[in-house]
Amino acid sequence: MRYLRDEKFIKLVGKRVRQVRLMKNISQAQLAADCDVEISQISRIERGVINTSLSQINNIARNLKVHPKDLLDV
Amino acid sequence: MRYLRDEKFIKLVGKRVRQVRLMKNISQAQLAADCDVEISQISRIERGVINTSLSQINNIARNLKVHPKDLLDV
DNA sequence: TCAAATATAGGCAAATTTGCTTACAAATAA
DNA sequence: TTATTTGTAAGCAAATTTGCCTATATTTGA
Repeated sequence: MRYLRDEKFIKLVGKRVRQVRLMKNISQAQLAADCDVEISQISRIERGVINTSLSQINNIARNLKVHPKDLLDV
Repeated sequence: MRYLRDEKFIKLVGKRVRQVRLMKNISQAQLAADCDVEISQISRIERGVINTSLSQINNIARNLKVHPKDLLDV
């Protein structure tokens, strides 16, 4: 199968998530708790090792108190 | 497992994708061809039945000639 | 009306994400 | 230095997405 994975893009989004999180002075652990997801998942997303979903982006955005589109502003 | 799926959000994004596609006067078949994905996949995304990935959103955005964040402008 | 174009639906296998866990590395603070 | 916090890494099972396919419904145009 030819699964679509845009390495460049998912890495950019990961960096953007991290950037916003740090701007808000929140640890990965805190964000993970707020989002009710595993910290390892936050880590994977920020490092761009996974091609995460719309729902995860929305979940993270909500808990970072930004609009989901702001996390795609890369 | 407690897989995160935000029905409301993915349906909104689906509607937004459709809206942009129709604004550009493109059929699902055309968009699918441009994106090199299955038409059934475009259909599933627009109807909000799947919680698609960042890469898919970027792929679709690129081929609709909009910024990926515009597809999350819901 | 009829044909053609467009969109929806669903099944199956393969690939991936996610939750859960444990372990370790790296940075920070005392 | 030592302890604490923070972040990275990896493996496994379950759930989901995706590609591929076929079939059907719905809309549009002649």
